[in-house]
Amino acid sequence: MTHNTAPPSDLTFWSFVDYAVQKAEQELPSVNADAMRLVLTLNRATSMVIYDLESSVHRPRGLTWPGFRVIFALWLAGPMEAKTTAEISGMSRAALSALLNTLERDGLILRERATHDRRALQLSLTEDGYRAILGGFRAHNRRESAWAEALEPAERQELVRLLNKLMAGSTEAKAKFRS
Amino acid sequence: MTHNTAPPSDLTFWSFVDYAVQKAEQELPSVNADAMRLVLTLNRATSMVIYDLESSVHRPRGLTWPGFRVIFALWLAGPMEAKTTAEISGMSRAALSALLNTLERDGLILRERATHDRRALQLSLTEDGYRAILGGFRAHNRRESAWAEALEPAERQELVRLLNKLMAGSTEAKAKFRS
DNA sequence: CCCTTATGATCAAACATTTGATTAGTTGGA
DNA sequence: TCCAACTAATCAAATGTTTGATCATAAGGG
Repeated sequence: MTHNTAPPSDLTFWSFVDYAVQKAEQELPSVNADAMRLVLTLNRATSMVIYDLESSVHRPRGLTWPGFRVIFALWLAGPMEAKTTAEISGMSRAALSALLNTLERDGLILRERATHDRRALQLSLTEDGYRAILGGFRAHNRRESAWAEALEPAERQELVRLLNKLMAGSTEAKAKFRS
Repeated sequence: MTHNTAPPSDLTFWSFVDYAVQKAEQELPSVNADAMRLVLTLNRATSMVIYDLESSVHRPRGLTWPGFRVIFALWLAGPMEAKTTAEISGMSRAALSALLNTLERDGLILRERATHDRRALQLSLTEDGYRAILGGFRAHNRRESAWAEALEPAERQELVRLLNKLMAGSTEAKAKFRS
């Protein structure tokens, strides 16, 4: 059985994508290797960048990555309804609800009932939250810059263009979105 | 205070990146806007793709995304030590250890002591695990293909090249890696 | 006006991840 | 040989995510 073949002894994080694509083509000749390579690579690159940002910038300052995203959104977009925060920071309403417990307990955000709709929550940063995002974002952006320097300016622009085109295709692809 | 400015009323998942980059430049003129846009876009694109794959393919079949990654690695690379599985599937050993409890309980993988080093674990797929990955991966790859179709073949190749170049820069950038 | 339906938020249970500590086994040097 | 240093794995506590259910409020049609 091919699935019991021993792995190459030198299999590493770096060599796995090439190995996996080649092996999958052997096991399943009908596989779309380009799509497979694209998604594998996309996932790896992002997870490296985010892990680095979270572990080297945000956790040492007392924020998780999701916590940072929420504070960041509130910093830039100002006080807003929780529903909007969830949407623009890319998380479900339930996940945000749980996350807000921590951020509120740590005194970074304020959770208030909206006046025009008593079901809705109005979120805003506290002064501590504002201080946290100011310092945190500067460090965050320095780390982002270090990553971005791997690419030429034109390459950065092209990468963003391709990612946006990929996202735009999600409608066509009938992708499932968070609710 | 600028951080209390009201957000535009039409702020959505799609318009947030442009808005955020522009706003951050107002608040902090020293910001590296290109790097910021790159990381924001990378994170969003990946999270959309992964969320779609997990929620439309893997969870309905009883696997989480991390669970799929481990089974997938074991399928392609064959039986191997847990340390290698953690490395190539991009998770810490502690995270893998916890994840294996679920996969073992569900009868998808086997956890055995290695003979040459009694500290080490030897991981392998059960027949159920093999069946799960065969069916799951076909559906997974179909969904990947739908996403990939948003790009021209040359664009897919270029996107992969740019992501690899970005990852390769991590050494230069002194990024922090999982252990 | 009332009732059905829709919407915003939260809850509950299961799961995965992080960091830091601990346990078990291996290795190399005094 | 023995012990210190290292390594593989697990544990523990805190955190965040998912799906599906529940609660409260709002909105619309008869």
